[in-house]
Amino acid sequence: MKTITGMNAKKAEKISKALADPNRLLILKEIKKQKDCMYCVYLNDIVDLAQPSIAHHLKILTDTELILSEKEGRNVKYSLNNQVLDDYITFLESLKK
Amino acid sequence: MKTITGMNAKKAEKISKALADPNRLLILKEIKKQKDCMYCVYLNDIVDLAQPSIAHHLKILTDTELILSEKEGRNVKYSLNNQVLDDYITFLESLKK
DNA sequence: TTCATTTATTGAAACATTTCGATAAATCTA
DNA sequence: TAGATTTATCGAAATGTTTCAATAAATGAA
Repeated sequence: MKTITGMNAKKAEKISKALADPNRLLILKEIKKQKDCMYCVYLNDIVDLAQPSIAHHLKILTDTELILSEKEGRNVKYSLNNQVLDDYITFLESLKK
Repeated sequence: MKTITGMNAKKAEKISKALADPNRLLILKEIKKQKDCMYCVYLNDIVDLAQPSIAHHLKILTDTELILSEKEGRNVKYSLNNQVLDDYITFLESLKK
């Protein structure tokens, strides 16, 4: 049986890719800083990129489900998905002897 | 003060990049499978790539110090560096609330 | 409804990574 | 020493990623 939260090499590769960019790591750091959640519009002040680039990075993070998005009127609210990060960490632990 | 084993966003980015490739994840998996260490020449049977490509991937893994290399005559022996993986995991934990 | 705000999409340029053939370098074996 | 084996490097082609301007879509406010 396969759980929906499981990890495998293919998914670990995607998550690694999602984490392999300085702007995406910055976005994750800001979500933590904002305590649990963050509004997309706030990132324009934090990330030194044009708006479509920020949207691109947010899409990569949400596609891996590292972050979850919730629409609130015109705005979008983001929060970290601890489960995916935990599964990824478990995968990394499994590489150790 | 700064320890030699410490982690920061820049290094985490590099490690994420190193982990963001199916062949490099396969190499890490094989090192574990071989119990602690693995000889480079063995990878030719495991990884479906030309020899220079395998050398390229091993260089990326050793540059991040995710694996350590030791020369033994003509051969090179590789082993996982648990410390770097642990530091990376600590960094990931720090992204959580 | 009209205008401003916020987010998403498209297409193209710039940049980075992966891959391989050719070849070099190092070391072992006969 | 000469040949075989193992690993590393170089250069180029193919592929993938990042970035932005332009623009569309969705929603809120006047």
